[in-house]
Amino acid sequence: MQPCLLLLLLRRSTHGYELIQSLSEFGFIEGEMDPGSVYRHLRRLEEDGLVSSEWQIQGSGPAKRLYRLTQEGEEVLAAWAQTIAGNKARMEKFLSCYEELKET
Amino acid sequence: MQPCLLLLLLRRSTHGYELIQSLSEFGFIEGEMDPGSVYRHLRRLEEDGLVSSEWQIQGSGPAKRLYRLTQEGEEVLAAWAQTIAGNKARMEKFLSCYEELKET
DNA sequence: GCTCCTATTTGCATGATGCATATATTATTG
DNA sequence: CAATAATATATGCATCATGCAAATAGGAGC
Repeated sequence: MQPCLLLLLLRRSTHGYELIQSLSEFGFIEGEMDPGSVYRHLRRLEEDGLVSSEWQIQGSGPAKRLYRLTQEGEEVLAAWAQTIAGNKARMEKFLSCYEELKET
Repeated sequence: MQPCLLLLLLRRSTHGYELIQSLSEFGFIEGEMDPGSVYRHLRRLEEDGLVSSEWQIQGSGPAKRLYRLTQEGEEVLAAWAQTIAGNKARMEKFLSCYEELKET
């Protein structure tokens, strides 16, 4: 979930509500996202210095908290990409092992 | 973790201690496994009827609890394979999206 | 006897996630 | 204009997987 938010913010800076919709559209995660979880993650990411935020008063609707990715956030996202590539490889191993056993 | 245990038990029936070692060898999961977690999962799988167990007194060393996969366990493992294939696809999507953004 | 390996179990803490709910502002619809 | 829906953020509580630590117990080798 954290890497998904960082990736979407690498794409472009935006606010939490739009991130919730983007997460569903992009299909990185199955199903619809829980708003509470997303906002909590964003606050946590800001605590850790991976994103920064500022209030955006202008525009329609309620005030939005606009998030953007920091330099540190980009580095952490790169590390996440490595981790995810590893997980993907492990899943492939799992699936090939399962298929092999199923044949016999 | 649960699907990994079911897969290893599809391969052959065995006991918890050997499963811990197999999990590290097979590389389904990074690093070494925590015994407490493995045994707790096995008890949980038995509660859910996905595996069955019996004490194996014979042989050297302390008594072993021999686990084997049930019919229901095989079905649940098949469902896990579907889920994992879906997760793998989502990770591929994530990585390709990340690489694309990194180029520009 | 002492230590190590095998084998299982339990307690406690943390971190991600899900569901529900509270809140305030704007847009829409009857 | 009043009621409702959509936008936008936040908090509380529960559950589940995981990790660290420690306890127990039998057998093997020095």
